[in-house]
Amino acid sequence: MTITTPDTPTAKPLLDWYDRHHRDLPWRISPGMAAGGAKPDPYRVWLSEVMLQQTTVQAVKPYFAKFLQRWPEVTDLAAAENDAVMAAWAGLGYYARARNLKKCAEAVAKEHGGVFPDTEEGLKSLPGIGDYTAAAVAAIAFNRQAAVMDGNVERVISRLYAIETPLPVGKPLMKEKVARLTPATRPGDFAQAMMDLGATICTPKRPACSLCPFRGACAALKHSDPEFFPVKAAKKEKPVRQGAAFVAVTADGEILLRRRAESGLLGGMTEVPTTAWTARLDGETSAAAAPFEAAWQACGTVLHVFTHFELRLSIWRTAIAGKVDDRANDGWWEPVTNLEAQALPTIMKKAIAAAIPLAFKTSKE
DNA sequence: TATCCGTGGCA
DNA sequence: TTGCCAAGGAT
Repeated sequence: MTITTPDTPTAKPLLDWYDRHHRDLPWRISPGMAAGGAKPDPYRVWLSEVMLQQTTVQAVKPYFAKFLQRWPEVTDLAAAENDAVMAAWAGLGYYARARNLKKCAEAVAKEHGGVFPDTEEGLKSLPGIGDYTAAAVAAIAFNRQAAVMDGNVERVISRLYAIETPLPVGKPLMKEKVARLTPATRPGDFAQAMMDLGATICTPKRPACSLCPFRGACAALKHSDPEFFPVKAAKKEKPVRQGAAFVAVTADGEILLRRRAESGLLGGMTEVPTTAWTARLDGETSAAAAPFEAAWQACGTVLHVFTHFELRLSIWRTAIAGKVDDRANDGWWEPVTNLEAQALPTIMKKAIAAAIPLAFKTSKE
């Protein structure tokens, strides 16, 4: 029996598919609009791409709308207060993105006259813009023939060419394939089409190969099992860390907050006083680590999974008459009614909610 | 190159 | 329930 060579993949069937099946997204100019002369706003493209780094479309939508309403142009974002940007980003995760977003806006405003560079190289020199984002903005906003490679494209390409080299070693080869496939016309639509395809058809599990515009050209579909690709290096298992967090509330309804170190985990974000998060921690050590002496009362444990460890945070609360000075630790007392405006990451909202069930309107129970 | 960096949805 | 993993970047 002869093995048939797959048809050589080309961009055409994918672009045709995109014209019929593209998703309507707030930051996107539809192919029809583009054909009518509409051009995507580089600021919106950049903002969406940074938010979409390792983050789902559904999670990004409300944040994108909020940022655009509050800071309609890159110069507005450049002029914003850091704290306001961090608070607006709270909950979206990967907070270095927010710090770099602000730095990037400032660089564009001050060093580029408020206009984004229109080349991959120029874009990549900006904070928070790496290989992927530079190529994506260059292709989508500036019609550059840039090879865009994200997790979706890795999956599509690895299947299309049945690349067995595990990631990340196989990434350069995949990038080469994408570059060869990227057309000179409509490179931005091609990039978005590849990502849409990966998100809706060429999915990690149970891909809908019968609906795929590449079904006649896909080596994995023809000779193997598409789900086998992409091959990835084995990953480490997550260690467990433990810690204690302390929620102190005054009779006036104010809570003690602190600011975390500018870099590292949850860098620059707001927290309630907490111990270090380490492999082991016993209860007596926890109580002794409280920010001040008081009748601390245990109120449960909060679980939270970070990228590289799982945290079990025991929560302690106390109700005290008045404020205790915490300025040595850069602490301050904030009205509980004003917590929504703070740059509180999700783990801290969970901790506070465990001690003060009504602190957040969105809190469970 | 390997590690660090959040969060939520889904099978 | 557990693991996977989503439009990655910085160091």
